Amino acid sequence: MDVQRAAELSRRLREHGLRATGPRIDVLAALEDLGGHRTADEVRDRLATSGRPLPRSSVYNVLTSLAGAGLVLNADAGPGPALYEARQEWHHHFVCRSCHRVFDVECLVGARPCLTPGTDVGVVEDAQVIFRGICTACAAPAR
Amino acid sequence: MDVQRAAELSRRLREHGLRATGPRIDVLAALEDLGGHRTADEVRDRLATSGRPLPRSSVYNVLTSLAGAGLVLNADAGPGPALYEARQEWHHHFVCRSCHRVFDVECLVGARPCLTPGTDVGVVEDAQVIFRGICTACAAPAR
DNA sequence: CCGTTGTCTGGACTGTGTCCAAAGAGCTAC
DNA sequence: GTAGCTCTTTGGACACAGTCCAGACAACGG
Repeated sequence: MDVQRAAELSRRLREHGLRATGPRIDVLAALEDLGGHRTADEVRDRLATSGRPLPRSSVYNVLTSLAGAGLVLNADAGPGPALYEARQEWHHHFVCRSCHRVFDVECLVGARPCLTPGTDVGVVEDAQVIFRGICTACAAPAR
Repeated sequence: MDVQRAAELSRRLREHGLRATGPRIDVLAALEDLGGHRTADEVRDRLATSGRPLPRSSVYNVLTSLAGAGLVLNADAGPGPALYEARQEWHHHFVCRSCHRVFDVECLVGARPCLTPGTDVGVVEDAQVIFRGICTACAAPAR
């Protein structure tokens, strides 16, 4: 990773109130490079492959703090391992029942919370939507 | 459990295309009696306490087949153990960030899918909404 | 450059959920 | 009623995600 990018990532970490540590910079860079929705272990493998290995618990630690600070999103996609993504804009997910892949779906409102419940339950901070069905790729061969 | 209730539950199982077996009747009854959102192990404990113990893998098996048949809902509530509920009407959930309790939120539309994505991703069968925030009980002492 | 404080590390551990093959039970047809 | 096919259950072993902890370490402010 070049110096410039490391500095840029450091800046973003500090802007979100986090110390700019090596592991955090590496994890954030790895998640951006991978793109899409990734498990902690996919991030770990990526780091190992690219010559900056981290212990598993460090990857978990770092992802948790990044998610807490809002630098990374924890994608709600139902059961299974937690998925993280580097994307910043609020959006939703479509999960294919057949191949289990996760696709991004734009949020129609764009601001949180984008929906409000009919029932009065308390202070709603956000509303995450999970769409389920069959993705285009899986539906095609079925005809 | 009285004979009448067992017969009623058997009928519902068969209506949904499932064989009416002992474990299925017991699990369904337990989940209805408990009410709310329950983990597999809570159901298991309930069964053990009420004198009809089932092995853990049977509880998992049964809950999976009941959910597949639509007799039971697998409540999407984010990370953590899967939560099942006996409720039939389509609805959403509010999860408190503080106490992690799960509350039901009525679906404003009532029919599935109650929302459709802006992006074309495939065939959408349903849209599950998870509201997050602070519940009334947790918000009160915070002032 | 020092001290404070937050972070990282690595290993052990917990708990949820899956898999398998043998035994058992429900359902249909007779 | 019962024979037989098929689906279901069982129990144990296993896989995996995620947590916890205490000591070592590193970032940042002064």
